Amino acid sequence: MDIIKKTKSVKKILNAFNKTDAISIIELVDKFKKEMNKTTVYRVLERLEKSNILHSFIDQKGLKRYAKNNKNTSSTKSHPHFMCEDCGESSCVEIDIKIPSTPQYIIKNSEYLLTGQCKKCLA
Amino acid sequence: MDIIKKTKSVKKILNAFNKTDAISIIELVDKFKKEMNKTTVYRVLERLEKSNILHSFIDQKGLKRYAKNNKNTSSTKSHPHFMCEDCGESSCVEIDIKIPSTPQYIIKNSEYLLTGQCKKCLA
DNA sequence: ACTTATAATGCAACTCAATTGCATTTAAAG
DNA sequence: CTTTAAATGCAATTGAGTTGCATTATAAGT
Repeated sequence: MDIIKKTKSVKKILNAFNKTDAISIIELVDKFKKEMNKTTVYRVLERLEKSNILHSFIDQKGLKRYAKNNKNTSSTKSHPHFMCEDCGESSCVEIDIKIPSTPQYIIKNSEYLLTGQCKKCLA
Repeated sequence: MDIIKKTKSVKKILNAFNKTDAISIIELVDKFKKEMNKTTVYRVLERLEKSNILHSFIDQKGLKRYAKNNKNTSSTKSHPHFMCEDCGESSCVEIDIKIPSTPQYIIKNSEYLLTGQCKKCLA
């Protein structure tokens, strides 16, 4: 599924994920506003998700965020996402969450969103 | 904290929650488009949340949803929200979720979003 | 029941994230 | 190189949610 051309935009965006864990699209759009069009940011992220390099989720403010897939753990496996209320930084929490089984539903997907304070902001 | 006037709008909106569990704002705006302004829907819901009658969360599509608070279980307690991919209906799952504790963060709030198929859509 | 203060509503305009269409450019295969 | 399909830029658009302000309705006080 690696249907991606390694363009400058792709490289720059991928590089941003080396520093930070889960980044919202608007942060990326702002970060690269002098280097590429916002539509490009949206479309590069879409392709990186399709290629299983990134995964996405909607945060508590309704903004779409992307994060790198962990090669070890299967990317489809559900893990929580944390966001610090103070500094706004977001990250994947590497804990496997067992999806609760109920007779009422068949659960195919789950998102677990946590908010609070991160270590940095508590110090 | 019951700072609410029982207007027609409030009664109608509250009534909608007797049939369905978790409803998105746009559903309500659409449902009542002939009876009240969309701004009213937004503001009534805000007030009902402040009065601890409803609670809200952002669903997987980034849309804000409201649901009634359960009088028995404390409303602040975290519980998952389920949405059926087929019929779009959404509901509160009355299971207590224990928030995972990590040394990295202090978690103050959590949202657990589940998607899949509901009983109706499987039959 | 009537008056009054304040909460609630309607309406129009606006913000902001995200999407779309189309012309142009660029990467990479041959 | 040349080719062509993928990627990009730009402008316009969509859609959820918000805001300001004038008007209306609720509920408390008389």
